[in-house]
Amino acid sequence: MGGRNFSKKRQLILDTIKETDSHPSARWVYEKLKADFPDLSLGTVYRNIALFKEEGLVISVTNIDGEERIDGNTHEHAHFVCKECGCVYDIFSSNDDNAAQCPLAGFETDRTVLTYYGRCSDCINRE
Amino acid sequence: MGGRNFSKKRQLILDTIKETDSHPSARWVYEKLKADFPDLSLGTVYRNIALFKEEGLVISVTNIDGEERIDGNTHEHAHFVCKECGCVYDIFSSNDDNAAQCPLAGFETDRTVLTYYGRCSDCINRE
DNA sequence: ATTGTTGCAAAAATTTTGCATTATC
DNA sequence: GATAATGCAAAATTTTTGCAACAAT
Repeated sequence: MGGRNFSKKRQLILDTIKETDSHPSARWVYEKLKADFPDLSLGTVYRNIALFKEEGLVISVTNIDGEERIDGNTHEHAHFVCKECGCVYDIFSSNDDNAAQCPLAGFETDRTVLTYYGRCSDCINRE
Repeated sequence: MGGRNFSKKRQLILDTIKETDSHPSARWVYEKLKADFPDLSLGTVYRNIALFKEEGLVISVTNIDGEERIDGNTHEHAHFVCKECGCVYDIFSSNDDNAAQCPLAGFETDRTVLTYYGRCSDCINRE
């Protein structure tokens, strides 16, 4: 019956996503692995990321310049997206008020996404 | 010098966005106007939405199935996105705690985005 | 008249998919 | 050996852009 094979490529893709805090795009993961595994296909990266999202191993964080960016850290936490350099920062706050439920009556909240947009300190200090 | 002509088409596009609470995609705006203005071009809708975003007349809310969804209501408020039907709901909370600043030191926050993902009451009651 | 805006269609760019091949169990 | 995963390339989407025609001031 419908089992699932956890291939080496799949494991590599997941590891790469889990090990970085860069909130990568599919292409970023592909480029990174392509260096060591030249026979990797971009389609495979997309297919696996879709799978990981379904299984909750990975979450979608934001979309920057048309590219979806994902996060291997699925603990609920906020993000800061720099409009200038496109970097995405994690924000782990002590009080997890971002885990709040949607206040609309009769709605089921699966996930709460709190994202700040602005300029990061690196970009501010660069000028 | 670089003035700007506020054409009829531009006004129509902006009005359409401001008048709906459906958090439309560019294509939605295009389809809606196309009925009455058959010589409207999708490129024009995209160009004007890009302009409106720059000028702060419109904000980007989320990305659903690869399509950017925008909001003509630029007052800071939260949203609920239904994973099942793709509807986007506005949430105007009494305490505007979502207008909080990013807690990272030395970062400039322009905008705070709070979005809940889950199933809306319509989809829950439908089954 | 000058400058900005649009329509159209082509081009970019991201993401998905079909199918033969390969890997995993 | 049966089933699942991959590579490759083509296809489907969304979004952007070049340019001649058009509209606004």
